[in-house]
Amino acid sequence: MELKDSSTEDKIKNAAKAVFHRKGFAAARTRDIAEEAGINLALLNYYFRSKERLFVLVMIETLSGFFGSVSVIINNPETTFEEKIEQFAAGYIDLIFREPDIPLFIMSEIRNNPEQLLQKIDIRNTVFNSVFIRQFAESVQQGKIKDQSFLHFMMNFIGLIVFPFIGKPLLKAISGLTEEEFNALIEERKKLIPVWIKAMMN
Amino acid sequence: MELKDSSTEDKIKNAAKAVFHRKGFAAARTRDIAEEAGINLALLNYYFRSKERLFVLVMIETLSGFFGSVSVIINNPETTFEEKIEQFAAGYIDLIFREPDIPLFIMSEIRNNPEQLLQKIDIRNTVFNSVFIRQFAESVQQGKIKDQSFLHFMMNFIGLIVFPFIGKPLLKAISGLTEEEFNALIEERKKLIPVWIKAMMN
DNA sequence: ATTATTTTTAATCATTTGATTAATGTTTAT
DNA sequence: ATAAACATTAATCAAATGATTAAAAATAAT
Repeated sequence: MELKDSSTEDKIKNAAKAVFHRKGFAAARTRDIAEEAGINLALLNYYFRSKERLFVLVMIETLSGFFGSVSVIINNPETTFEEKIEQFAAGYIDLIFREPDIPLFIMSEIRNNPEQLLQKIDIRNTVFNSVFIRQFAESVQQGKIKDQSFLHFMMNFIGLIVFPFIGKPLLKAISGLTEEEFNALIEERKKLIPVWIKAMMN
Repeated sequence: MELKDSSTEDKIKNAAKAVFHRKGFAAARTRDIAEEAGINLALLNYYFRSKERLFVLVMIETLSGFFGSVSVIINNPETTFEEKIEQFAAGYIDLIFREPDIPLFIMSEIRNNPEQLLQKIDIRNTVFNSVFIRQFAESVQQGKIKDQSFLHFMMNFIGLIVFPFIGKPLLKAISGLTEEEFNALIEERKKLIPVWIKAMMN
């Protein structure tokens, strides 16, 4: 998963990340986490008080790690709108390849507890104060792309990136592809999605 | 949710559907279901033996209801490829509007138990023996759309339809829209998705 | 070296939760 | 009307699970 299994505390946190991501809060048992971490169950409560507090911690790190890496890309003042689209697609697909359980994990857990989890991260401002959204507006104004809802655009863009990971088990069953073949297909999308998105916008 | 709360058995099954769809298998307690159904807890086991058997039953009905309605649209011999795209998008968005928890429910539970659940429904044949895929191939051959992977096409199409529902809590938080405003946005997509999809294919 | 502090462990607790049981009530068949 | 079958309920069970405790081990401070 990540790294740094030096301290017991880190061992537990990393194990918790893995187990929570894979099974979700409700299905994850503290004994699963302890076993994955290779530590005594009591240490989980010793270091983190409760399953719930450990979960919140994991969730905060997961969310900020996941959305934090967006921030860098969409606020780069050096790149054009088109370049950001390309970097965003490729960067995000790589990121999710490394931790493929995260999208479904985030969506599932937010469903179960929208308010509490969402206030932990100001994703709204990240998006709406970004260079990216300003460049989108400029491109519309300059007639480079046709006038359209930024939200539709974002839904489409993120949906194209994320959906194959969320629907992977189902899509593999439909297609009959192996893990490697399916991953290769997703890999292709790093280049294809920007092309499709541009086609949709004109 | 559905209807027919005549018999106790149906009351329990419908309550189970609602609770499982909303919370998933692991987080759903049999007592939640009993309460939602307004019946004594023991009746759940009396009629359905166990939580797990009740869940499998709910899952089978959910999957066949969800994918069954696809079958009708994509195998209609009367409609063209383009018409199927329009009907599929509009029909599916309407369907999910009625039961918005289903996509995330299906994806989550399949992740937890891919083999066992997927063999219960031969989605693969539904798609690959459909009139729809034949018409796709024809359109490619006739040069109406450019040569491309059917699987990418399906991922894109389904992703555009389904993702706004899966990501709804997050997307609402990002956009700051109310429930009604967000639903109105999705409603627009019934017309927009076919346009986008066609743009992507050329 | 000795003491104090921190970490780890095995055992145990209390609650939750899926499931069963035995008694009671209700419907159906004769 | 009576018996048989079915449905419902309250009480209870057993296993799972999050959490705690008290003792032991390891580490740090003096």
